[in-house]
Amino acid sequence: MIKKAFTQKKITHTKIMSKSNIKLIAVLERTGGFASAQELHQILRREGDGIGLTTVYRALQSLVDDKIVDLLRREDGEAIYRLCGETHHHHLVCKSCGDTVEIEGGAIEKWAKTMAEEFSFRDVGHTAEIFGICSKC
Amino acid sequence: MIKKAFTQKKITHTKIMSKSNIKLIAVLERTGGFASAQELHQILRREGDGIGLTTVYRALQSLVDDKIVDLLRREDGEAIYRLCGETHHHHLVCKSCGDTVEIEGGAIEKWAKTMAEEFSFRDVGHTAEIFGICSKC
DNA sequence: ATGAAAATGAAAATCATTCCCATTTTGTGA
DNA sequence: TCACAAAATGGGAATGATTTTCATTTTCAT
Repeated sequence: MIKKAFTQKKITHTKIMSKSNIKLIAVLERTGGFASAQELHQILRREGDGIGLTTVYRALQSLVDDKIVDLLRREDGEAIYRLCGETHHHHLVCKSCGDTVEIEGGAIEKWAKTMAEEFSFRDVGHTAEIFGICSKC
Repeated sequence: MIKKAFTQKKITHTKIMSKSNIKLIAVLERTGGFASAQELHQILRREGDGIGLTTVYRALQSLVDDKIVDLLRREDGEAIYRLCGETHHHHLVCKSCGDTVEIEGGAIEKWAKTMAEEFSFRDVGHTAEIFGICSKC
């Protein structure tokens, strides 16, 4: 059994973001695409920041909880993170270079809702990503 | 970096399935839903089969390569496996009891194809799963 | 039966992720 | 500004799934 995420208190509206959270957001903005915790940690280290791996994980966790970053999984199960816009969306990811494009998923929303109703599921969420090779590769 | 899957030779049409592969298929048939490699191993052990964990992983790997079982991921990243029918489909998974329903995803196929064309991606595949709480839970 | 190739499993190695805990930093009220 | 409590931090150990290694056993065609 893979261990559970740490218990993390809910963050209120007035919450001031910790330094590490801000750092992580900055790196994610700079890099653009998805990156794993390990990669983000290395980037920060390379830039001279002595931030600890634990802190990187904690910051990412809290940003995910606050819905400031997306969490999804590589095919091998490693968690990858990306800063996300305010709208619900999906991704088109290049299997070769890792480039990602945010795309509209209206059709998916409808599909998920319909299916959930048909089988009487509630509290429904969904994941939908497209993988392929981009034009540059 | 999570380690890569072992290199596994292509299986030919005339390939005879190994005993373990057959055992795994049998358990998956019996259990129905998704199960992790660890769980499948425990089930077999409980039934008196002395099969090794390594063999379970190898068998699942080859079944996935042969497209006999689906591989997807729990939210925590653990790999879960399920025998799959011959048609391409998606899943509606109960977050509480783990029950899954195979559903049609025609809309998704179309969506994926459209998006891929719009951004000039090729060799496209996609994942789409719906998670919720089923009526029993 | 016989050698080669495939299958097997125990144990060690990997690696992302989480936990533990001692220390530092920050924020607040006096 | 000062003192104290809460939050943040980070190093290192612990976890747990998955792979690799490698020696042994089984299978199979000849």
